[in-house]
Formats: sequence, structure tokens, C-alpha cells
Amino acid sequence: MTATAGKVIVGMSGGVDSSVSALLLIEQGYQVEGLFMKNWDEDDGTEYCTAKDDLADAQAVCDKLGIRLHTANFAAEYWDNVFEHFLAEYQAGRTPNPDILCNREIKFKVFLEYAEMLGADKIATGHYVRGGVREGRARLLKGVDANKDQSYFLHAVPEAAIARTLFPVGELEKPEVRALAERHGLVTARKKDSTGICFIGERRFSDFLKQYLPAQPGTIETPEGEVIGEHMGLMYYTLGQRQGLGIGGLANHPDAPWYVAAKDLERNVLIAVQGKHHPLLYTDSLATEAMDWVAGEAPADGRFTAKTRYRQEDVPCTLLSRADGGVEVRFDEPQRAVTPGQSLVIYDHDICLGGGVIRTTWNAKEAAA
RNA sequence: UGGGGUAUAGCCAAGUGGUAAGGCACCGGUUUUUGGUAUCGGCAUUCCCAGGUUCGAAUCCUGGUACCCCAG
Repeated sequence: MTATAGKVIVGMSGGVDSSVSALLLIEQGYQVEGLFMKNWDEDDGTEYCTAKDDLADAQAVCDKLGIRLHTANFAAEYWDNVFEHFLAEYQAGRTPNPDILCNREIKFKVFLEYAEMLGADKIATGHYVRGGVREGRARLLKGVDANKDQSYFLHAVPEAAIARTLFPVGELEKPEVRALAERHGLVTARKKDSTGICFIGERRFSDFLKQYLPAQPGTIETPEGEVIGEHMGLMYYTLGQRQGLGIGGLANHPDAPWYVAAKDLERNVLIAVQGKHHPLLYTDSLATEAMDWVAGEAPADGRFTAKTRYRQEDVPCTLLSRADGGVEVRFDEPQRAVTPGQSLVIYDHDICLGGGVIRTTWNAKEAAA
């Protein structure tokens, strides 16, 4: 068994999922080594120095499992291939998802190449997805734990990389993962799930962005043009957002909270509407930039389900491919706050087919009426 | 300087003698490998100020102050 299983390098983040991934691979007979990546060099003091703790945890787990832990710093690649694009998107008024790019450009590219250099046959990560090859083509499936499924973040990873990656925890429910870690005495067993941008961590978001993008204050207005507040810069807000608008009670307006409905870049005006379900927050159609298809090519036009953001149910839609590599999608029901810059990800039941960045949205129903 | 009105938390706002609703905003926790959403909790010993009546006042009385409206 050991002779055929091969060498796997696991991306160890210092969290419970990658810890258990390493554990499972060892049990499966692989020759396992770990690799801890540091892809963000702190420049703002000691407040967010969690990377050190994470490394210590990863090391402790590897020691416990009796495997070697490598470390690598891909901060330069991260900055050039992920962060600069992230800033450019915000600058343009969109809301990017850096972790999707991070997976494609760092974890499943730079890391994969580095692992191959170390002699690995395959890599592994702690993502809640299932990989596999069928009829010669790689496939990406949702994780077994529907609540933790992370296929949304991996839809842009190329077929060849998926084919060389193992996702041990994708077959498990999160509670099982924690129980396994507990049973094997791994220090990460009860560690809180990490959140925030991968490798950067949790931040006060607009403060974080302000370090890179200068403030450009303007007014907040209702769709009718009534000025109801001031914003610090359109790039600090996203569609559907409630917190941070600072709009208190207004005479002659109801008690409901205000949400961002649109950005008027020409006038530098943020358009806000009142009530979580205001019609202007909903659209039923969208068009994307060029798509990334897991299997390398687009499926036939037709009926699928899709997500417009992480952790939302995928909902029924009709897909139409365009000649430029993008797609147009029409949802059966209008969707709330579909946001340019975020990604549309297409599913066929449990199969993640691929996705692309949302470029524009509109309402087909209104247009037809 | 004639008349009328209003003054309650950052904002909107209930409360007209019985010991300060509610909403928004904000802050904190939870959820979450983006942003956001959602959810839970916190948030006026005090009602423009000073006196007075009363067992008891944001609520009644007196005197100030500020703002608004109408009329000049």
C-alpha cells in the first residue's frame, strides 16, 4: 500500500480542517508532509499577528502526527497576482472575491508547483469539496457537508490542478472532523474557524481598504435624489449593505433600515433604499466575464442552479453561453443584491461546473413589461 | 420683541401625575475562508434650564433659554 499511495503535501493552515486532512491521508497510507504558507507580510503593527500562532499550531499538529512541515512565503506572488487585482476591482467600484483568485493563483498554482518541486505526486487541502476524475475529465463536487461546502471558492481552479489534489474532509461533516481531531489529540480540534480574507485575516474592512485606496467622500441619496447622508468613498460599500451607512431616523420616512442599492460612479453618489426587500435590491438576470469551466468547456445551454455569492443556496436558472466566453443567466426568481465583481457559480446538482465574475445585472421581467 | 407652536439618547419618536416604548444609527458577540447579509446582546437614574405644587412630575404651575411658524 505504501509503495503505491505516493507522496502528498498538505497545505497546513493551522486550522482543524487541514490538520485532519493530514491525519486522514496518513491513515490512508500516503507519505505525507505539510507545508505552511505565509502570503501576507504584516506592515501594520502587532494587532493581527495570527500567522505566528497558526504556524505554531500547524507545527504542533505535524509533530503530533510525526510528519515534516515545510514553510514557504508567497507574499510576492500573492500581492502581484491577487491583491493588485483586488484593489483594482474596488477602485472600479466593484466588489471582488479575492479568495477565489487566491485559490486559482496561489494554492492551486504556486503551491502546487512548489509541492511538485519537493517531489510530491499530489497535494491536499482542507477544503470541503470532493474532487475526482471521470471519463478522463476532472470533476469538482460539493462537499458532503452542505453547510460547509466550499466549491464556490474553488470553481476557478483549473482541471489539471483539481486532478492532482486530494480533499479528504470533503467526504465528512464538520462535526466529524472536529471529533477526529479531538480523538487524536490535535491542538486545533476546538480552534475557531478562520474568517476574513485568506492569508490577510479579519479586519475592519473599510479601514483596511483605506490604507490602499484614498477616501473620496460624496453624498448618499434616495433613488428620488433626496440627500440623506454622506459616504466616505463608493469603493468602501457594496450592494445590499446595511452597516456603515450611518443613516439614522429621518422625519417623514419609515423606521426601516437603509441598504445600498446602487453606486453612481459618474456623480460619486451612493444610492440607498429603505427596507431589506426594496424592489431596487432585486435583479433576475446577469452577464459575466469569461467563465472558468472545471471540465475545460462550457456545458450546453439550459437549466442549472447557480449561486451569486458564497453560502447562499444555489437557485434555479437558465444559462446561455455567449461567444466571448461569458454567459448570461436568468434566474427563475429575482435575486437580492447580485453584485458586479462577485462570482456566479453554476451547478448541476452536486457538480460544480464553473463560474465567472459578474459584470452587469438587469431585470428581464421589467424589460419585457 | 404681536400672536401661535415645539423642546425626550447621535437621529426619528412614544409617553399628558405613578416611577423613561419602539425604530434607525452606533458598539460588542454569534454565523462565515471575500465583501455583504442574517442573528443575539448593549445603548437616557433621566426628559432644554431654574424654581414651585405633590406621597410621587418628562407629564401640573412660575420664570428663563433656544428653535420654528404666522403676522409686522
